[in-house]
Amino acid sequence: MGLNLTPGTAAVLPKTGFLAGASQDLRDLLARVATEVVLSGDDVLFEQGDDGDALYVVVAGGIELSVVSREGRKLSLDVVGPGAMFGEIALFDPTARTASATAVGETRLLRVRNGDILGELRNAPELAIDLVRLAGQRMRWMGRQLHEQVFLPMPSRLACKILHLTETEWGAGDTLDMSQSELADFVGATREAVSKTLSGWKARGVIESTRGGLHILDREALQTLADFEHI
Amino acid sequence: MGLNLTPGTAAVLPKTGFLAGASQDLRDLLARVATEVVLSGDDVLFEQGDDGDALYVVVAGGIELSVVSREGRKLSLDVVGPGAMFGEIALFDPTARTASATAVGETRLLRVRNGDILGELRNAPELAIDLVRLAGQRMRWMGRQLHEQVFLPMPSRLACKILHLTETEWGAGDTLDMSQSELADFVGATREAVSKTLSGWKARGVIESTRGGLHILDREALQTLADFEHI
DNA sequence: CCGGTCCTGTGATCCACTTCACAGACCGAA
DNA sequence: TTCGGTCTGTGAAGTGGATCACAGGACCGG
Repeated sequence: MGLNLTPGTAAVLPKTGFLAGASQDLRDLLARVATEVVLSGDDVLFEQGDDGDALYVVVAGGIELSVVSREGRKLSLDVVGPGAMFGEIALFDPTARTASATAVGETRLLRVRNGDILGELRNAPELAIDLVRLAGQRMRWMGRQLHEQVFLPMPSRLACKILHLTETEWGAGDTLDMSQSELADFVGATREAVSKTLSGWKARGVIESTRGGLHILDREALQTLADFEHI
Repeated sequence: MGLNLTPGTAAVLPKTGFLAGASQDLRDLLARVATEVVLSGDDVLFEQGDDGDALYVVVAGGIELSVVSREGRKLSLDVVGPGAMFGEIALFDPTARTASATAVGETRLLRVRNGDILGELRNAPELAIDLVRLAGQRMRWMGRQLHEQVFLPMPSRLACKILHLTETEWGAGDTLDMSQSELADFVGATREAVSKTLSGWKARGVIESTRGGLHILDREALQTLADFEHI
């Protein structure tokens, strides 16, 4: 758990992800009151159920957000990269965190505490609008997750996730470095099921795969697999 | 589609649901800029995908929120009663609505337009905090939905929904007036599956059922069914 | 080079739930 | 009262995906 805090470091704020759309006021505020957090791979930042009183911005590296069931099953929701902000629910509703956050590789974050933002907010209502817009986006995104999980069959969900995870601006283009077990956690299925569907796609020339990763050959095809597959 | 608009009606704001926790400022604002909307049963207020630029507060009656798949399958999310606020995502992120809203019986709503709130917000940052807290609650709630749908087997989801739908302050105590088909939409399962599990519970004396409704006999038992059922 | 350990591929079986099919039961309207 | 329509109950068959079981690579440290 290599936690390491240093005073605010304004210059490093990335200009991608959510922050790209944030107002300069918000960027300034974050830079001013934030402290830095450094994690190395698989470090746990917080866990579902913890009391949270801070929000985070990714500066470098990545954070995986996931939820777990009482029996220990895990569903990965997303992995976010530089510029992303997360944990902002806790800001205004500081009860148990709704997801766990773990580092993916060497990661640097900015941490902004509850009280610091709340104080600024009273003077700068523009900030509030920014934050609520973010909340809206997050909600929209959660709705999409729900929709996928409920309505789409496993293979379509798999295609969706592969596309999503390779579409990030910080991501590695058409290759995805992730074992089939990890993918299974994202899709809400077993490793075996993922393996079998990937085999099929490999045979059809849609993807090719190596140990611990895969490469997209035909993005179009994946797209239609994500949409239909049934019918 | 009996839409009927009249000028603001401050006195009628209910003191239940979300509004119970809202600041007086927010209540005042809502009362001041709202217009009234009256719907009768099964009227559609808006549909998933519509462009939305207003938020609503239920004054009397009820609104069912639901999402539909491309093939027409429907998943009901919730039915909200007096005091509830919904549609607030669109306020700050006025793109396509993420759910459909239809009236359950004779219903009266207050409608608050996008611009009206945004204007007030700049003078009253407390309002923003209220709204973001609401967004947090909504997000938490959506997380729970996702959790249920992904991790719980059908019978547990059914028990959860029955409990939830009878636990509202405006609800009818231990009876639920809803056909098995409607229940199935809430649970994300078929009518037949719901019928069969309900039969089992009826045999064990947990509930009793009539045409178009059911009555809870043993709430405790339902509670444990909602938690476990598997293991 | 060899023995762990983590990955991948694939069959066999099992199970929850769906789909299909049909028979009553109830309910309002003609 | 009888006749459609909507609701409920239940059985038979089909199916997507989980579970179980193993075998063969890939990579790593010693």
